[in-house]
Amino acid sequence: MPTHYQGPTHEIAALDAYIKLLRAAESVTSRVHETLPADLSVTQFGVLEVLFHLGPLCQNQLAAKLLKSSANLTLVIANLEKAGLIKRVRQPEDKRFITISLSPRGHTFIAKLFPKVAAKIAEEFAIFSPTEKTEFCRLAKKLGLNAATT
Amino acid sequence: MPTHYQGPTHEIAALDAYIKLLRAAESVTSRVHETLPADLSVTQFGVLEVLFHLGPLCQNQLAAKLLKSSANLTLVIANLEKAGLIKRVRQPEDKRFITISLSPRGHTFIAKLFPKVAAKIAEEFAIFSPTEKTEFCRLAKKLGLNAATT
DNA sequence: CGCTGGTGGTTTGACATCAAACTATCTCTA
DNA sequence: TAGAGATAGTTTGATGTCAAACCACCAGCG
Repeated sequence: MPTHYQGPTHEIAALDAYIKLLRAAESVTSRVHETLPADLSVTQFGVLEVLFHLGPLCQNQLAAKLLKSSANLTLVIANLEKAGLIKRVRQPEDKRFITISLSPRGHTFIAKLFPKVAAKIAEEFAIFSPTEKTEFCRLAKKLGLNAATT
Repeated sequence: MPTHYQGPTHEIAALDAYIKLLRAAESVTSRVHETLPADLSVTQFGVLEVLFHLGPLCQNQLAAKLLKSSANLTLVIANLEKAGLIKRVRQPEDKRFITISLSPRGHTFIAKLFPKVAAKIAEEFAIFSPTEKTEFCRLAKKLGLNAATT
């Protein structure tokens, strides 16, 4: 959407930057998505990835890591459980908690898949020189943090 | 998701950059969303904004502008029509086309709302110096274009 | 012991989203 | 002019997404 807005130039610049930000995120994600098996959504991949690298977690913690609502995770996790990739274990010490962990099948699945996805992401960012990559990280982080501080 | 991946350093750098990209997009969007009326979704806003700045369009063109599927637009547009913000007119010359335009109410609505949203976005990007803003645009554009060229 | 408030998870209802199948319409060509 | 192929939009079925209402459980206090 090239902005056709007639307003303060600093606003136009910001709108332009925002659109480019969204486009970048969306285009990289859609291309990464192509490397996933057809029946695995990006969110499902995210869940498996977090469990793979951080180990078993309860649903709340997962939701925090993935920036998703807890309600949402209930569904995503249910689907992953149906697919036999994860296990849910109610904690006896505090029965409110449910610990989510990878099933053996889920573990080998994500262990094989993750390197492919990582390579794809690296490929996407290969258009950046090392300096550009660093600078991009710095700027994106600044934008992201802006939220956390308010 | 701070990556806990043990792999090639260039992959780790790329994963890191990707996560920061997603976080940035998501955090800015969620904050922009707060400035919208509670019953207006970001996508609905997008439709109104495009119609406001580009004039009446058919559904296909809208979908292309918004990078959404045509099927999706059918629903979003139906909801906006229910809310009385837009009109749908089947074109007599070619009855396959439906032209979407703002209703008078929709026009005054988005005319009032848009400046607020633009100001909010400008506020989000105000943490960047002009130089940083330019550089960020350049880098984000590079990432986004990467997709178009393949 | 029993209530009360806090916390983890689920359910519900509404919207978004896409792929794929389908309908309606148009256009081109034999 | 009739049929084939292309195009615009809708429908269907699945997943994701959230807020809000809800249930289950825990901890603390009278």
